[in-house]
Amino acid sequence: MTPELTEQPGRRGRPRDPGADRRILDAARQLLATDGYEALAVDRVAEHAGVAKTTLYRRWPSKAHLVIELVADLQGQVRLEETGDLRNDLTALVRGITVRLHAVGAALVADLAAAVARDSSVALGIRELFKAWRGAAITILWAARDRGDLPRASNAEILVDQLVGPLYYRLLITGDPLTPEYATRLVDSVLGTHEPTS
Amino acid sequence: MTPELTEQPGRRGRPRDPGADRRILDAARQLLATDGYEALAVDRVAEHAGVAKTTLYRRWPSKAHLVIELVADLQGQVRLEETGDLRNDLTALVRGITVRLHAVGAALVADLAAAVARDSSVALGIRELFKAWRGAAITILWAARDRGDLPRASNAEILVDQLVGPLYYRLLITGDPLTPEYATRLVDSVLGTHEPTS
Amino acid sequence: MTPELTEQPGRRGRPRDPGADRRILDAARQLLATDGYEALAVDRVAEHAGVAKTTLYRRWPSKAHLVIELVADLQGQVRLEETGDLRNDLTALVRGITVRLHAVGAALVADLAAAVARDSSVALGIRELFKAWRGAAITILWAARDRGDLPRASNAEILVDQLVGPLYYRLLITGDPLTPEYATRLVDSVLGTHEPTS
Amino acid sequence: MTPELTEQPGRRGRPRDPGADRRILDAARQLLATDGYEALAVDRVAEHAGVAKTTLYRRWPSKAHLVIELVADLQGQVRLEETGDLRNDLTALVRGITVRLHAVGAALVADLAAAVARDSSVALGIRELFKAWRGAAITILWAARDRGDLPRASNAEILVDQLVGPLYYRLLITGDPLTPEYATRLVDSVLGTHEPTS
DNA sequence: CACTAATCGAGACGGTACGTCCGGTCTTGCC
DNA sequence: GGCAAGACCGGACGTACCGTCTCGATTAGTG
Repeated sequence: MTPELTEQPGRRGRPRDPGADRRILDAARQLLATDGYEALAVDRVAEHAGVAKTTLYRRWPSKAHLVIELVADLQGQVRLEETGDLRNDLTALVRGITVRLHAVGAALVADLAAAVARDSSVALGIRELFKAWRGAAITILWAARDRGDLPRASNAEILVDQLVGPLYYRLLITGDPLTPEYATRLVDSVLGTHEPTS
Repeated sequence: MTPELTEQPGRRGRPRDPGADRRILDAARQLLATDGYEALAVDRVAEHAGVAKTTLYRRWPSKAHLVIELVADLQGQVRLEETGDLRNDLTALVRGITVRLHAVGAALVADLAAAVARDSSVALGIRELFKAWRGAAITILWAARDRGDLPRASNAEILVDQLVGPLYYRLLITGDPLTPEYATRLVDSVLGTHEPTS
Repeated sequence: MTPELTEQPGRRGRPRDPGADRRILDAARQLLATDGYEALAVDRVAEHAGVAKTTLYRRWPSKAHLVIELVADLQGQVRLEETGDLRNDLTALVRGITVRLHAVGAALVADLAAAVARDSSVALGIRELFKAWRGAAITILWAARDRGDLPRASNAEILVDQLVGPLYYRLLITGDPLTPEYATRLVDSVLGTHEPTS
Repeated sequence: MTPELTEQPGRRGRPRDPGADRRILDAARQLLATDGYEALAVDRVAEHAGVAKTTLYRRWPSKAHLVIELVADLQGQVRLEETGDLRNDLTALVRGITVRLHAVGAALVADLAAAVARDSSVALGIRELFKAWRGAAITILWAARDRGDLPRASNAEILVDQLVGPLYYRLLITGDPLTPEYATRLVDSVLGTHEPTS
């Protein structure tokens, strides 16, 4: 996840300042929190980080790339505790996403999506992150299907889209609030509200 | 939906050039089609439309407002023929949205979402458009529920989100293609693949 | 000599701020005096002039163009009083150039020459200025030749080069000082020290 | 004239790569010839020479110093064959300078002059070179004066300036071409076109 | 043979200016 | 009043170049 190269042992030349990455990200994070994406000026990030602009651009080829990684960091690892109870696991997952999306905010997500759409090279980082999440969710669903908690025919990919997609839809398009209850209702709708027999 | 004022009859001074609105929108549309979203600079639109920038800004208070209307035009009216067959009607609806979203393109949608998130006044126009669609879909679902084609307990709002949300999710986030097949599978997933009723 | 267009009467659009030209040149002049050419930052000039950088670049396409005009202004018009006495007239002329060159300074002249050599479009302004001077000098010499104060065969162009060239040579290359005495000796050498025949 | 230290015998540590000097100068010369003065960035020179930038800077303290030496090399030694015929000797000398100046080019000369004006330490090298030439020319003139080919009162310094100065003036300021004919006419003007009595 | 000292390649770094781009406002004179 | 033309402000962007620095790897002479 480090910007560019994974710092092989047999590196030549002056090594990169290991603190610079962190200082830049910190500065960007802070400015992002206060000013938002639009107002996030690269010059200011560099200055704030005590770093030359060139140093920043050596690591991230554009403002968008930087922010992408920043958000990826913010989102953190996929922490996915499977309890074996499908409904609980899914609800936990979707609620987690809900909380994080809400924290990041509509403007930032939208701006990032725009950056991604404009420059496909930006997409790489962010897509990787999303894929990790999707993968986790799909794993949950497959396990459930194998246990018989889900119909044989169900398509895990689609189900995940229908769990996660609405969150982005609300956040970016309709503007409706993202609440934990909404997350619950999404899961309910996918699994069926009626108690799973019991 | 006309830009600003509805051209009251008792107006003083030179009347607005009635063709300007159209020419501007046409120019924007064309630039979008030929040169992509990047080319959609206000100066270029005005020049292309043979119109002064002031004329444009007199009608739309910002680039975002213009683009919103542009998209609204592109999307066109909600044409919703109910055949009474729930699956067919929903599939037609979702496919329609799929096609239109694909046509508009990810970059534009994302930038619009960003504009909406930043300026609530922009939101009004676009939300109105989306609400019309949602309303149509919800009407279909309610009718189906009344007919008994859908369980009593089902929540139409959520269902719609789960039909439409994934489209935006794919378009903006994952970058997966928006195909008619995908639309079909979404509907199938919501209604259950297995024959309904029977 | 005004930057671009000579402000025709039937101009459309907002007229250029007439004060801006002057304010920019003033700011540039002052910064040039204190910091030298190298340190003359366009941003600072604009800021100092209370003008957006775009306003500056609308008038002069590059820093070099601006400074060229600035120097041209500094040099001012060719004031050439002919007394009819060749030696006096030439001495006055060469001394005038000496003083001005000394005032402008080697660094600036050299930087300007470099700018001219790099971008031929820069050359236009400065060459015009120099041509005016050369023309004046040549006129003096022709008149003298017609009066018989100068041999029939003498080549005015070459003579001028030999009067002015050494000034630049000293200033830029050898670094020897430019004194009024030197100017006098140049003229003497060209006309012959020994009394002008009589 | 070798860059820095004269490679004392009792040196410790790894000796300098003897080829590096030459390779660097070659690379610079070539870049200058092929891509023009603009291409003469230190990074490019080093890369082109297959040399680290540090290696270059260990030899020359700045780009200007390097270029100075480059030019000195280009100019080569002052080869001054005195035939005893003043007009011939001077013409040969001035033509030689003309050719070399033309080869070096206005941009380079101007930038060098600028560097000299800014940093007096740069001046040392270049001035030395020029002094050698001046000295040679002055020697010619003195000899001629002693032979009686030149008036007793004539000032050799001034005469040299009037022979060489115009070349720089044309090259840097007026932009007029430097031709052999021009060189001849300069000498003619200084010595008098009409045969020197006799 | 170890030790020390200098050079070399590679490349990161600070600093700083440049010229460009775009959104949105303002100012003319003409209709 | 609308309109065309176009100047203006403000501000960010990404690029370029210079000269310095920090590594690890060589390559001598020295003890």
